[in-house]
Amino acid sequence: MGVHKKEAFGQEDQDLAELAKALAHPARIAILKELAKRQTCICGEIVEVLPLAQSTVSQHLKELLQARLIKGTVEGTKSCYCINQEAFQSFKQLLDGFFAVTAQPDCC
Amino acid sequence: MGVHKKEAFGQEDQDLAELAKALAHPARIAILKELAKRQTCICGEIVEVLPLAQSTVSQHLKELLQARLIKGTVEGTKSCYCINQEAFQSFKQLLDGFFAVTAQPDCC
DNA sequence: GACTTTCATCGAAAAAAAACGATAAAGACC
DNA sequence: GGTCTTTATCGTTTTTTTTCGATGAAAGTC
Repeated sequence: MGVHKKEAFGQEDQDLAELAKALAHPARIAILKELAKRQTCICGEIVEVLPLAQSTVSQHLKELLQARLIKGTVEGTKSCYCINQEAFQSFKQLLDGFFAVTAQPDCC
Repeated sequence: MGVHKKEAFGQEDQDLAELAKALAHPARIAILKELAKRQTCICGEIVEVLPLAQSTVSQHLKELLQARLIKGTVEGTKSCYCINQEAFQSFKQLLDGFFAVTAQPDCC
């Protein structure tokens, strides 16, 4: 019945899942790498680099914004995005905690 | 039109996205943590712990298997799962590379 | 003011994900 | 052999994701 029961899980698990979901598409990985590559925070040049329509890229940017992994500012007719290092740090910490917990010896 | 163009991206980006997707649900995070907690690799005890039907848990386990993040063996009527540390290491390395690339100063 | 550029958003369509109950298969137990 | 337990899989429904074209809004250019 397609009901989503995500609320029934711990907040930390939900947060980590939410962030992981933001990375769960190669286009979004590629966008983040591209933003990192250019010092100047690029806007629609991303559209040129990716094999996707402008509206699709805009949609991916919106999702990254919602996950707080990027920040965006408007400059004239252009939009300027860049990585939110602060959020990346939190993400990395969550992941580090997760990897620490899961680092137990195999048993089968 | 709902066509998925994931193939158009680099293999590394696809791999990372695939692994991130495996973590993109709190139930799967919870399963991995639970597997790590118990030395003995638990099977259906996971069903007891999670607020989900048995068939749903089985489905999540299948996805984790497909992502190679867990391993499974059959023991009588029971199925025994545990974390695939090798795959976790690869995952961690991919992530480390990604975080290294994206660690550039904010610019907006 | 008219036109162009840049981007976000809307609407639609197709695909994938999430959930469950029901059923099936495979051992264990008597 | 018959029954119970355990888990995987099938079928279905609902929700979410992915994608695009079309439209709109906002700012720059002539």
